[in-house]
Amino acid sequence: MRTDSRLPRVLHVLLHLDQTQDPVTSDQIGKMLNTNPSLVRRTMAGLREAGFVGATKGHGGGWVLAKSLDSISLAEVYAALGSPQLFAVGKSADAPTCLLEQAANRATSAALEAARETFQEQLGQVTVADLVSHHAQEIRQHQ
Amino acid sequence: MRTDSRLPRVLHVLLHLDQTQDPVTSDQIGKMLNTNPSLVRRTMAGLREAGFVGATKGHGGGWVLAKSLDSISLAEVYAALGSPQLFAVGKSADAPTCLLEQAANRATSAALEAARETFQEQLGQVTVADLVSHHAQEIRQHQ
DNA sequence: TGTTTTCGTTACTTATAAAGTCACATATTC
DNA sequence: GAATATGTGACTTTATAAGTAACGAAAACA
Repeated sequence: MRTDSRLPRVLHVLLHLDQTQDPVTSDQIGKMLNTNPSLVRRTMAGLREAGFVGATKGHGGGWVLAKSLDSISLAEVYAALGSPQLFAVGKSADAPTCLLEQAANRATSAALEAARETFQEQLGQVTVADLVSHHAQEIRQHQ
Repeated sequence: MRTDSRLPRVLHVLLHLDQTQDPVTSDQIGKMLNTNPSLVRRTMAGLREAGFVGATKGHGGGWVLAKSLDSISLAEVYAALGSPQLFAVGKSADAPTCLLEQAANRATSAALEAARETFQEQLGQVTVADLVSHHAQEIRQHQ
C-alpha cells in the first residue's frame, strides 16, 4: 500500500484550526494538504467522533476545534483515526503448524510489539499543543 | 502494499536448514513457505550475499547454512534483506514549507524513529539459534 | 557429449490498502 | 428557492510486496 500519512496530516490540520476562530471548510483544508475535500471529510470523521473537532454545514460552515490542543495527546489522535496499521512488516501466517515457523513468527511479533509500545508511549507523552509550544514565536512571525 | 513477511520467512528457512546437512532446493523451500522457487531465490539472495547461506547448482545442489545460527542476530538477517520498510505510517511530505506541517512531521517521525530503535534493539539481542533454544527438545520430538 | 537439475536473474502479473475522485443526499444559511 | 457545506457510498488510481513465467549458466550424471 502507500504510506499512510493520516496522522501527520490531521495533526497539521489541528494546528491550523488552532490559528483561527472561523470555521475552515474541507475545501480549504484540501488545498493545505494538496488533496480533495471528500478525502478530508473522511479523514476528519474520526476526529469529529472523538469530539476533537466539530463540523457545521451550510454558509459559513466548516471545521472548528472542539477541544483545547493541550488536552489532546498524539496517542488519542492516532486512536481517533482508528489506530491504523503501523507496520509494513508482519508475520508469515496467522497460525502455522510448523514449530519452526511458529518460532520465527514469535520472534518477529515480539520485536514489532516492543516497537509498537515505544511508539504508543511516545505519542502518549506529547499533546498536539506541544508540537508548536517551542516554536510559538517563530510561527506567529510567519502567519 | 501487502504485509512484508520476508523476515519471518527467512528465519523459518534458516531454522529448517539447521535441521539437516543436505542442501535444500528452492523448490523444497517454496513448498515449506507456500510460494514458488523464484521468489525463494530472490528472497534468499540477500542472505547469500551476507554469507549466511551458500547455494550450489546442479544435481544435489541447493541451499546450505554457511554460518552457525548462534552467530547470526535477527538484526543481521533484517539487514541482509535490505532493511525493508518497517512502517506503514509515515510523514505527509518530505520537505514541507508550512511550519505547522513541519511540526506535525517532526512529531510523527520522532515517534517512528523511537519505535525503530526499539525494533532494532530487540532484533540485535537475539540470535537465530535463540529462537528455538528453549524448545529444542520439543522440536526434536516433532522432526 | 548431451541430458537433467538447480541457481540467478529479468520481466511481468496479482493482491492489497491508502489515496484520490465523483456524485449526490442532507442540512444550513442567505 | 438558491447557494454552500458536510456526510457518505461507489469507484479508480497508486505503490509495493508477493507471486508467476521464462530462460541462460553452471554443475552433476549417464
